[in-house]
Amino acid sequence: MTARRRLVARRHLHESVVDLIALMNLPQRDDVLLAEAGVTLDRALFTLLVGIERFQPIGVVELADRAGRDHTTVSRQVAKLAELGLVERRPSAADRRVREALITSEGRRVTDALDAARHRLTAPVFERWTDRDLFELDRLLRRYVDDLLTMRAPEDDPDA
Amino acid sequence: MTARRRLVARRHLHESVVDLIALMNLPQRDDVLLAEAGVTLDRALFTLLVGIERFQPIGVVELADRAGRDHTTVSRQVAKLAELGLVERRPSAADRRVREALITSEGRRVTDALDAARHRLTAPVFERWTDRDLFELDRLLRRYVDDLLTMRAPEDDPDA
DNA sequence: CATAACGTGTGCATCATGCACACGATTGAC
DNA sequence: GTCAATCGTGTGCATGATGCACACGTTATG
Repeated sequence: MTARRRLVARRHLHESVVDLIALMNLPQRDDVLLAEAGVTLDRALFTLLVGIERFQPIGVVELADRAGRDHTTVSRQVAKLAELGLVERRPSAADRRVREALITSEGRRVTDALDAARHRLTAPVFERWTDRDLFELDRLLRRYVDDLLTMRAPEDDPDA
Repeated sequence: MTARRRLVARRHLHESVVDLIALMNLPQRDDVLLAEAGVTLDRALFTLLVGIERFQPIGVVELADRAGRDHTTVSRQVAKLAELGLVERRPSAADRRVREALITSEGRRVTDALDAARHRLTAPVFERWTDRDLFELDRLLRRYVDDLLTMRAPEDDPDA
């Protein structure tokens, strides 16, 4: 009966997700990555920096929603990133309430260094993966995440 | 050239992972889950509760390593779980330094309720998935996580 | 217009976090 | 067998992050 197998697969899948979350949330993992990239940056800040790089230009409130933190907390952290010269603030042309955050060229250098470091660190993992398995994991995980996002906000999700 | 496609897939895969982490770390997601399960519990605590349920019996230091937090922090949080009657502490028979943490029947009821709630909430996502895609995602994500864990600690990983 | 809703940021109080440290138990070196 | 080093555990303490209440200017709504 495949319904039973599907239940087992879903439980098993969730276990893997929990393991993945735990693994990625380990502080020492970020430390290794930052060291490999030659970057000195607080962990909370570098998560935000990546978020800004991905969704720029972006306001504080939207960034806070994506990060799941209070907007006042994010406001202060973005201010720190601006002080460090990694992020630039500027008023939005469309909505003058908004002070958009954007990556500076210095900030871009940091995120590029992080990407390159991660690529080097994870290269050994994929050496033994076939093309097919890699492409399939890419496709299926993307679909999984998109489905979860869609379920969360079927109509008002800007990523949809 | 497939080497190029592999690079693209790896970048793309990492994006999906980042999205997944962000999604799972949203505080409101835990709130929804806790509400659906009818459970009142702090988020930090319920993460630990799941960890204890999975690896019990487990000491504070090992649990702290898995959670990536300081052992003193975990010690206090486990004490709270014990106060709530969700976790039991007992001296280890093998090593009298260790005070093992175990799930109580009450704690088990909570984790079961959380599992059931998550199952209900995510059921719509999988309705449109074929058996093959579901099983493949299960298999490949498990392998991905295992490979990352092995890379991290090739010889001394207890999960290996 | 007038009123509500929104984006942003500051003051403030609280709580989690991690370090220094201590204590009992275990291991290992000799 | 003895003693020092290591380990698991937990407490005191100080720092820092976090979120709430609030305020100000801007935009949307009627």
